[in-house]
Amino acid sequence: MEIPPVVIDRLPLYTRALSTLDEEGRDVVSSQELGTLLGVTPAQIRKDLSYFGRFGKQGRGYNVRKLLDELHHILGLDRQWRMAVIGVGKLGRAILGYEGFTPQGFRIVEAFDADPKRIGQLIENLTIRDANDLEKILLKSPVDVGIVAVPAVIAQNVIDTLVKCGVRAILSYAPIPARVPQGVYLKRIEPVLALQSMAYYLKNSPRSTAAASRS
Amino acid sequence: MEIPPVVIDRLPLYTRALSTLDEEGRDVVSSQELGTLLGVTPAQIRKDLSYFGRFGKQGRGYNVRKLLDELHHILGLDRQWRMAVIGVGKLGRAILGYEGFTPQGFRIVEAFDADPKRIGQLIENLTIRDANDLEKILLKSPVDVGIVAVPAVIAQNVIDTLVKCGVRAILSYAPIPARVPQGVYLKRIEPVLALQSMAYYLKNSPRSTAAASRS
DNA sequence: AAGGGTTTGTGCTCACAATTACAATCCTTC
DNA sequence: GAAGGATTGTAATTGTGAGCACAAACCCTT
Repeated sequence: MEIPPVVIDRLPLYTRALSTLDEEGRDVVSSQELGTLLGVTPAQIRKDLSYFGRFGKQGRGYNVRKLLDELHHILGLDRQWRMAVIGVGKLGRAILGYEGFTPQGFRIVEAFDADPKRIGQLIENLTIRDANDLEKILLKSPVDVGIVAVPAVIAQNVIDTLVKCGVRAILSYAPIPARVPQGVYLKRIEPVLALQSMAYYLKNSPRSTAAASRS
Repeated sequence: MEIPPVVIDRLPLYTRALSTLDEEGRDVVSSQELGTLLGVTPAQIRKDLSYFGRFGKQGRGYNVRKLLDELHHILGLDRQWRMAVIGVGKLGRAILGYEGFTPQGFRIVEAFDADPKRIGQLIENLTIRDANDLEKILLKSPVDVGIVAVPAVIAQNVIDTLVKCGVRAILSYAPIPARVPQGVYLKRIEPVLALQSMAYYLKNSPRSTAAASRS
């Protein structure tokens, strides 16, 4: 059976809410409660989960810990993923310094840049490598995910190289509609696009008219 | 007529591609070409544009400059938008230093933080203000967009304050399912969620199996 | 000026995701 | 241990967006 990508995109949301509940010591949660917590309908949650199994108990709800473990397993969050950052300008450095990846099992193990002034520098316990050695180094020490934080003009090039090195998941901060072959997964982080689409609503909704707020 | 939010989300993509073409000196482009450039079907582009008018010429395509101007006007990109950044840790500083906002008409005019060590500092030509004065300052000098780069625990609080100050568009980097009232627009930037959903495919697609790559 | 080759705009169809609604199941209480 | 209240899992329905296909319109060439 083929699971809709939208469903996969929602699962991490569920795990996050469940983690919070778990830390608060909650044992059981209903789809109802989880739904209001996340701004999603209870039926949506139940249906999403039903793609993978039957995790709840009628009349009671879901065991927080058990469901969390299941989702971790389903998403592959019960292991470590190795990541490389390409480009350590302001953005790249912020990414290297972000503490939110490691607790979720995503660890940055390599960092690259093309600027000679940056190569060899030690940033956040990582020695910046020469971007020209990208291929060589990644073939020796493979990573699961590539994080692209280079200028737009060379982004496609970097992405192509990553793909050549067998990287199958790419998180791109570059403002280009990058193309990747089948079987390679690409997610883009595009704050400017987000702003631009919100501008439309700012412009067209006359200050306090009903309008859906979508994230 | 009500325009689907997905359509609005795609328009900025079109403007970006058109800008590139315009800089290259191109006069005319077909939906076909624009489509392959963006990884979108030509019919999709034509249909999206048809919500707003008839901008093309049969047998010829779209005048790049004219369509670009139209889209800029539709999206409200033909004016300046004022933004405030709340939280100037590593992430916030990277946002302040990002050069991609200004060329698109989005200008950061205020920056806030709660840390006394940061208040008063001059970063990227902006004096960091006390986050406790957020309300006071924003009421005097209103902004259109709030960029939230604070820790998760206080993010909802900050967002509530922004809303109270009349901010109707919020770009949140905080990893929480923030809630905003009707008429306020929220977009979230969530690299961790993106990674987590890609982990599913990494785990479940046996290295070079056909699989759609969605961004 | 006529014809051929393009490309737009759009009605229609199809596919898929969200919602509804309800039977089945479970827990708790009396 | 039976009854009542709650909640799940899912079949059926609804809603919506994407793709197809074609008539209308346009340009260019001869």
